[in-house]
Amino acid sequence: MIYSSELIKGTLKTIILKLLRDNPRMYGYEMTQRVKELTGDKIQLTEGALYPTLHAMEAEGILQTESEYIGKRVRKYYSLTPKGKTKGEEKISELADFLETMKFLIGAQTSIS
Amino acid sequence: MIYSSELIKGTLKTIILKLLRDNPRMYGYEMTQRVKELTGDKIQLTEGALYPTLHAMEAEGILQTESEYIGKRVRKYYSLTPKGKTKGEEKISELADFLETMKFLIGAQTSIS
DNA sequence: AATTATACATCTGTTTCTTATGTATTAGCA
DNA sequence: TGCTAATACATAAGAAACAGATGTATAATT
Repeated sequence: MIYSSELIKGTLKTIILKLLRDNPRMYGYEMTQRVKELTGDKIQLTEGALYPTLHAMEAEGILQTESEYIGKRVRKYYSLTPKGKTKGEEKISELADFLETMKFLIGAQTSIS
Repeated sequence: MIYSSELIKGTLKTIILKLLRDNPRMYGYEMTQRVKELTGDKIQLTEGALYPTLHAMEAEGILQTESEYIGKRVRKYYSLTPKGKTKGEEKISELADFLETMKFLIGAQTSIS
């Protein structure tokens, strides 16, 4: 099963922050592979969504970059700024809370007794 | 805490389907109140999002309506069509699965061992 | 030699929602 | 009684976020 795209919307930034909380630095392509691997192909980060988001987060001062050459090919590593670490904790716990609320909502009997 | 809006995006249809799976019929305003109540004000369905979505789902053949007059005021009740019941089961279990995957992703150690 | 994987990037369009606005009835309160 | 809040519907303009396509280029595999 691959989730319908609208479901994944809104979680991308938090996923990036989570990855970079656990890893000192990662590059874009690596993120797509890690998420794919961790979710058994259920979540695939598309490049058209990922790269603009990474750029935006860098512009916000949440992420910082360092480019390295691997042979002749550039690889752009991202890591959290201090601001990004704070933001990361916030967004991750917000998502955890949201997941619980949604789980309750889906599991609960929503009819009036 | 009220969740940042982007997090709730994509879950609206499934929430509607869940409510109407548990209740034979509901009207729009009632849905906003029930969700608000069930989530302790954490999720507020806005009318600008809700009504167009209800109309779209009716046009898709997922929902059917019956209007009633309460005094002089019209109240529009929504209920699931047979197609809607099938769709509802699908979307609800997809969301449940997604929540588990995200919970795992947030909880897991995403770094390489 | 050709294909696949790696690795970056941008752009157009679509979907989905937010915010604002509008209309009207009913209930509660001062 | 007059005012405000709640009930209940609706639409419309714009923003946000993403999908899908396309582009470039190097490296690895078959």
